[in-house]
Amino acid sequence: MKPRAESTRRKTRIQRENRERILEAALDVFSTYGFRGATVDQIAVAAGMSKPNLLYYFRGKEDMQHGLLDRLLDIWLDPLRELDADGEPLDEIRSYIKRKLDMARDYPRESRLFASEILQGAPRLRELLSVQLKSLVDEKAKVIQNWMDQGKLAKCSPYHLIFSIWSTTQHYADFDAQLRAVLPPEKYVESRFEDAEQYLEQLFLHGLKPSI
Amino acid sequence: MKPRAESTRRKTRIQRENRERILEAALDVFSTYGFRGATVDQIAVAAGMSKPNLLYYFRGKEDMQHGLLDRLLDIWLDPLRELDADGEPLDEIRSYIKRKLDMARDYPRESRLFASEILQGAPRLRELLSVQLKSLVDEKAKVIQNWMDQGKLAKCSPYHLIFSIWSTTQHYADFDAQLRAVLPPEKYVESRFEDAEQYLEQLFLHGLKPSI
DNA sequence: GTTAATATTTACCAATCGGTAAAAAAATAC
DNA sequence: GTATTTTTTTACCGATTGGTAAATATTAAC
Repeated sequence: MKPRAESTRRKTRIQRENRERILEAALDVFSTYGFRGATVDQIAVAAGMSKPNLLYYFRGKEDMQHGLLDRLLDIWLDPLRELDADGEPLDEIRSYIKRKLDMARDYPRESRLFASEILQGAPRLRELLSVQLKSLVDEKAKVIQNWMDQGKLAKCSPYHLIFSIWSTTQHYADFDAQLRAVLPPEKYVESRFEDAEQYLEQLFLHGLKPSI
Repeated sequence: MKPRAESTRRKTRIQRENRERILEAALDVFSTYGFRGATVDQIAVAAGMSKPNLLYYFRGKEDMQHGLLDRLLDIWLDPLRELDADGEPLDEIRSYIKRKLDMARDYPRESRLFASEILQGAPRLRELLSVQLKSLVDEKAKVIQNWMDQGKLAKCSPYHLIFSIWSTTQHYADFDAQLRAVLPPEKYVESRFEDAEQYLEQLFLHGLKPSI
């Protein structure tokens, strides 16, 4: 009998292991080719499994992506959740940037999976975004707005501030191929994330105007 | 006889018109589904043409993307080319940001096409990037480094500075679906680009530290 | 207006796509 | 060790994929 994601029956060891292997492989394939570009055969090969065997664990392509996105959105939003209203504003921003940069370094496939989804108009993610993501961002935007009202942060749009942190940090995962093509090779290999951290700290704290 | 991209024979009016229609349709489809996710039939329909008829003008999917990327890279690099070594540094940075933001607003499909390509590891773009793009960035990075050496700009990595301009501006095209999900609807519809421009000017000039 | 070149349609094709049925094999319960 | 359940394999399927051959229709040259 087929095991199902929504089944309440307890999962066997093999089921847990194989579902994990499959999601790992799916993350690899989806993040590089996008949902439509990925094939079930490809994922099966990457998971070291025959296609029918894979389809014994997941009902289809859609089911795999759903399993992936579900599991990932939470991890993905954690760095923003940690933004602490009671912390020192500039420190909080700085450490948020650091956490996002660490994510880009440690979870580049996850970053690219989300980017690929959103790039294609987020058809399978739209609801999650406009509920979970939006409510979290709304909440944190208020926190940031309060900081600005208290004069502890320069006044600007909290939403666009958050966007700029997302874009600058995720860039290092999503556009990695471009960095590799453009950066001096030794910088790319040895220090792109340290350099990024240092640069972004400068940018977000002081901007580019020389202090003199 | 089949007309070919590399043919030296002069193109007829119909050839010029139809190749244009096809590239326009291909831009639409490739930018939303990525190269692998796009189908020739889909492009043909979007171009209002039968598939064999389309394949009379382009030898295949690859040929279409090559035609697109070739034509687009130039346009895409123009804003950076205009960065003037003899201009006022902060003004030059500001107007470069403005040009990139205008591109994101006016050419979102082009932005997404490049993003999709790079996200997938830039297999069909790598050479162009590591030659054309790299040499242009190297040149402009030197210009920016000079400005910093002259004390006209805060000292930081010119490369990462350029990356941060790319990421923050292109974000408004590439992650549009996310903006739509997160921003208050009226802000999204009415003023996201104006708000972005104002915010980015603040960020890149002064950062987030309150001036007081 | 005839002719030669160009453009479009019709009818295909082999390969790959996502997915299934059912038998065989392996693991587990007792 | 046997019976039962779970897992894997083998052999498929219809639909869609990228692409072609050849006949037909249209356009342009003269």
